[in-house]
Amino acid sequence: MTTDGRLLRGEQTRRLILERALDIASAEGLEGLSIGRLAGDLSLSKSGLFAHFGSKEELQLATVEAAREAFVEQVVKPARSVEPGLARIEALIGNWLDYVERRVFPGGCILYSISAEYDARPGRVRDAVAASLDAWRDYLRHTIREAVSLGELRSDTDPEQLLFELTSYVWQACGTAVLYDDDTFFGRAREAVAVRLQRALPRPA
Amino acid sequence: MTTDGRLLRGEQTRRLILERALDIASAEGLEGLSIGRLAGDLSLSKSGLFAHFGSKEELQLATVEAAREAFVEQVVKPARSVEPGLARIEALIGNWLDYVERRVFPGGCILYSISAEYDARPGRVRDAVAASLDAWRDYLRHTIREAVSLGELRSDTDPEQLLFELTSYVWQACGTAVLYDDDTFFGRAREAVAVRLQRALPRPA
DNA sequence: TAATAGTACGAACGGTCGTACGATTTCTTT
DNA sequence: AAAGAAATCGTACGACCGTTCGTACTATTA
Repeated sequence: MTTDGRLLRGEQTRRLILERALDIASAEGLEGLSIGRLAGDLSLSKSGLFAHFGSKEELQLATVEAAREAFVEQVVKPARSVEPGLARIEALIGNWLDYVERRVFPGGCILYSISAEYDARPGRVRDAVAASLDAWRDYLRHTIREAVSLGELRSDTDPEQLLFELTSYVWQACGTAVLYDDDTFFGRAREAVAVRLQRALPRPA
Repeated sequence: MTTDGRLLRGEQTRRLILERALDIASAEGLEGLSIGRLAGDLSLSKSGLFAHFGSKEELQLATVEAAREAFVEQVVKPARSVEPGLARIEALIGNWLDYVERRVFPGGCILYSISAEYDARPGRVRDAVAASLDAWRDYLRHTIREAVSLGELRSDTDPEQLLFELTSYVWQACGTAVLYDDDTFFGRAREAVAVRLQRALPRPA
């Protein structure tokens, strides 16, 4: 930041870089994200771009962080205005599905792509991905617990199990919708989520 | 094949190569599978190994095919002896989860890893992955239809939706179990599968 | 205006990638 | 045992990888 509050030029460039990095990473993975290619896409010099991060790994970590921020922006924040409990669960899952279907990033859900890429490769990148997903799962789990406390979900609900099943539907939609280029899977996921939540209601219809 | 029925030497080598390729691809992806590295692991010359496939893409396609064969061997074949219908559905899904949990390949389910890697990259590899998964989904869908025909599942069952939900649980287990190195997710998946099938029974308990 | 810090550049490094080709070894068949 | 086919090797290639370094330009600060 400058003294009068504007962004430094470098910070603007950095944002541009990460914006493009997210597009590439969502489709080609963090490994396909090469510095030369990224620089070429943005008409920057390789070395100039490199200087912003200092290493490939730092660029990857910055990309993961940017992906987390985008996810919060698109999925979590819009649900803040929804009252806690069941309604918020529905909003969060709904936003998540919308965000993937809207193709904010060409490869769908970045965290899905990256987590599958790094799940079996120990290191700082994998740790960062796992931490991001963990935070998201924590928040969902907490929201489920709230709904139980509020009496909006059955008191014998297993939050961890419900969390697993709800995220399953979205995860599967992420994978198949992109692979088959077929958006009907989002409908399948929405249906499954609705039925599953219906079944967790205190007074079954 | 030789005249006396033995395998040609080259064919044996090819199998050895693909065996190792599956290990690497499951953990590092098809892109991380480099010819030099693969040759080094097997104490072969790069050019000698290369000659078996003629191009990197052909090696990748052969690896996808090998993954498909391994999947059929581990998951589909053992369920052939189970009578068609509900029991076979349970066997297929159960075998699938077992096969991933047993860590036949270090990175879990190869088709999961590879499909996430290539879902947004058009080309022959993606097509091959999609075709393999499609065949598997077709078989599962067909088995579900059989169970409905046999009266083992409710007649108003939507096979496509049931298929989506069952595969969701396994898919999610594949992802999270490896990422967090936590096998309890397989239990979550088994529980979800059991409950979902229970709910599809003609006479709900 | 002079000094300073922030940015970006071009050129070059050692390495690895996929690929090509001819020589050579090893197996299979006659 | 000889001939032929099959398999493997060594070497080389151009392209790209991540990284380093010295330099130039451009803002901000003093």
